[in-house]
Amino acid sequence: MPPVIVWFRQDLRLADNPALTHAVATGAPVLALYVLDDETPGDWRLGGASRWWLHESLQALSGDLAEIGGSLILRRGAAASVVAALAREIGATAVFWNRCYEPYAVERDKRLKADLTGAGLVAASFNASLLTEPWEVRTGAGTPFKVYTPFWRALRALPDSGKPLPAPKRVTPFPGEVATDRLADWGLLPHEPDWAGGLRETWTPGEAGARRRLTRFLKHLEGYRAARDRPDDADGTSRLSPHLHFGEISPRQVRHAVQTGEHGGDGDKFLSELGWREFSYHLLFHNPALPEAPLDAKFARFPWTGSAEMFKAWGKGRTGYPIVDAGMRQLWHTGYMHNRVRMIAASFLIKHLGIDWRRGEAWFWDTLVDADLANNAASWQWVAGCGADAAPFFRIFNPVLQGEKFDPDGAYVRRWVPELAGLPDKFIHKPWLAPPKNYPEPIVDLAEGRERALAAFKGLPRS
DNA sequence: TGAAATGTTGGGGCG
DNA sequence: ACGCCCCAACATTTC
Repeated sequence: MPPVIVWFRQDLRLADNPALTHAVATGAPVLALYVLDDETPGDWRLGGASRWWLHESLQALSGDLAEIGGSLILRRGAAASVVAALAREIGATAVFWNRCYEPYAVERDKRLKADLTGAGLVAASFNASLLTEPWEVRTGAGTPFKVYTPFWRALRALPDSGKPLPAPKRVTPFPGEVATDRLADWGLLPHEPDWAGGLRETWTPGEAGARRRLTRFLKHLEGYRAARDRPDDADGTSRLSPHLHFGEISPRQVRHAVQTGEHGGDGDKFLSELGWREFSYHLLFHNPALPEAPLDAKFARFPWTGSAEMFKAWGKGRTGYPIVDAGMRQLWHTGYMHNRVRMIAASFLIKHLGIDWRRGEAWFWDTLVDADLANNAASWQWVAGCGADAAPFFRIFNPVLQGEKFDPDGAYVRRWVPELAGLPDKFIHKPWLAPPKNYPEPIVDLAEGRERALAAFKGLPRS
């Protein structure tokens, strides 16, 4: 019997994987494939932290597949031609995959599907990454949503897809020999220097790690509404974002676990955060330029004023504002930043420093293990005030007040900015009042930065 | 999923 | 007893 191919992409799991389940159900030998693609035009080439995660996750997936009789073939190149070439090479009759929603991926996959079908193969794609396809939710007028709340209400009104799929117990192995790259040769791991130590301490990529993270978080769901804003509380948020991005767990599995368990009353609040993820994908799908251009056109000529030195200080966590610097250093060390602090650090970059949100977007893309085109672009536009249903531009976070409000004991700051660890609580978010050694003076005056930002905003065209 | 400026209210000190 | 002022606390408006 001729084989079928499962092309893995952002769905690095066995459970609730419709493409894999479908392939197994054909009864044919299954060959699993992953393609490292740094060539497709329009692609946002994977960032450094994402590459580390990908390496670990592929290793986990490869092991998990081996346990049920499968094997993972690794190839490198322009993905569509690599997939088509492998299909010819092994005489496959079908290729199955789960959908991606990045604009370049949509184009590429559409063309590949046509090519494969034209060559007489079956090509079928599935939804594994979203609760609902971006084109399935529409306003009453038939247009895509621009506002989050009605979007989420509409999505929740749709029928639930029900129980997630179980992992296949067994796949029919492909009998022949197929050439595969060695994962180690892909150079995904950093070397000289090896900066991934903090990532290894913090994360367990792979499907099993994702499931453990979810199980642990569900125990803390009660009280989520308040705890989620506390960066000093390591269990306050789920930290599922990188697992969700790489598809080591699906949003349907998460929703199902939250809805069927005996958890506290904050489950809906948590699910609404999955809703923001869905909304970001919806926005990206209907606005392919989201990562590059402000949705609100009047921001296209925003007068950015920040200097290269300021951007550098921000990236290194040396702005002189403790909550910002703590966040940027947590990011550098662990590939992650608490959501509340992401908003503060992003607002500071855009408003107080006057630096284009796309610089911040690119920095996060390279350093976050959960770097995700839709979430990253939509969130930066949200903070910058130029996105859909965005925070108004004049909503400017004051890093001192935010620090005092959400890290009142300074525990988060002390953890990530050790040179401030000895300061008394009353100075922890205003260290310039008791200048410690080796910590920079503020690189911008908060009132001045704010005034300049508001003046620049006022100077924009009417709308 | 703000902050700062401005406005209002009410209690207490005091002439 | 009364009006006046001060100011903290809270509410509203504006950016």
